[in-house]
Amino acid sequence: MGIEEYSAKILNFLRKFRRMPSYSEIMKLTGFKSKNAIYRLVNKMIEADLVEKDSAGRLIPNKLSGMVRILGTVEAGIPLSAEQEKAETINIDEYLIRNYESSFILKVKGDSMVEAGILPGDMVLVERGKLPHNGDIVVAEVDHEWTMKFFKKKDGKVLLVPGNKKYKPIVPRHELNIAAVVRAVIRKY
Amino acid sequence: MGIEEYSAKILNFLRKFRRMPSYSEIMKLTGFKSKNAIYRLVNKMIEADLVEKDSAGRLIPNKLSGMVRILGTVEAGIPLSAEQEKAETINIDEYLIRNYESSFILKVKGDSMVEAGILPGDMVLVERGKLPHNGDIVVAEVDHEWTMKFFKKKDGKVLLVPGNKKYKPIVPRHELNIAAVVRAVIRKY
DNA sequence: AATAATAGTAAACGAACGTTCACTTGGCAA
DNA sequence: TTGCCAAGTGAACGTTCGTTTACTATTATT
Repeated sequence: MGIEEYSAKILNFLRKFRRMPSYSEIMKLTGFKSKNAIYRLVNKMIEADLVEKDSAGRLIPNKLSGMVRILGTVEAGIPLSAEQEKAETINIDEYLIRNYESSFILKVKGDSMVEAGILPGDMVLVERGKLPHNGDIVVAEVDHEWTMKFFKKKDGKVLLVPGNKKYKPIVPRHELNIAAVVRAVIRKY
Repeated sequence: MGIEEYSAKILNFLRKFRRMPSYSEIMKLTGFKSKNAIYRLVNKMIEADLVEKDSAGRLIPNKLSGMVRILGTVEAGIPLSAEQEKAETINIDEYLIRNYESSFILKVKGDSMVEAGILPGDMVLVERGKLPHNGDIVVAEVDHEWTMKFFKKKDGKVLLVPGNKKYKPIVPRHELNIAAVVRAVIRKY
């Protein structure tokens, strides 16, 4: 087994148990029978930049684990690998989510928001318990039906405007339950 | 200081150092002067579901740290909180990214892909070193200029088609450098 | 075949871990 | 004021940690 496979097992452990394994646990993961073997294996992994050790000497995941590099804009293009290393990094979850307790993901089925760049099949990240501002995209229950629309206020009246000229704005008749505000759109190809 | 503030400090430590702090380190974070105080504090946090301990008795982040719940579709609506607890969860990074080493984020400036649901200001997650398939969205350098377009092959010739009728398809004259394939679109409101 | 270098096992080390016990302090109720 | 409970300190405990040392087995080189 190669060093990459071992580090993959370690990172699998991290994902599964939400912490890095101890040397004894890496023994079980890899099949080695001595801690010394792990000690040297880990040193090789550090040299290969597969994992890291912090100032206290504890094993931690690589800086790139869970972080993606930001390279600028499309128009500026993609620089050479040398400059990529210095690039700023972000964690997508942290970038998108303020409060995990109140955040949820919904899948989009209809085409009522295509003109706002939300296509059928997209995932929307919504947040509950927030008051919608004018122009926000909201997930709402209107007269026993769920939709995603622009939230508009005009003359004190609430209007739900679709992002598609095919459909007409909705004026809630009986009930209006703004369940969540759309915070982000995620589309995977 | 309340228990939530303490747990916030602990999760800040986790984000910063990529591991959970030891009890001694929590002492420094919180200002307590004895490990016993931490021991009881941690037990309270576990009762309050702010952190967890695994089977080996080690402190690990809560299950929801880094995970978002999936609630179904927009049309099906948002269920009551009781059902939310049982919801499936995903980690957005893991969902979107296959290989961190070859993945990058670019910001979109132009409007050449609006009809494909990619608006100016959106972030695109791109992957380097992959061969584009017909219909993929790619970031390419054509005749010394960078653009994002649909990658189309017709009769053995490569065509770069914009997702906006305002613009015309590009037939590369001298150079064509497909730098990356767009894997995902991320839009934050 | 002899040698050196590499990679593994096994055992022992001090240090740090989380836990427990005994004691002290501070605030509230009787 | 007295007594009680909750909350914090401090020290000691056994366990596990990562590291080191010593030795053995395997592989490659001369």
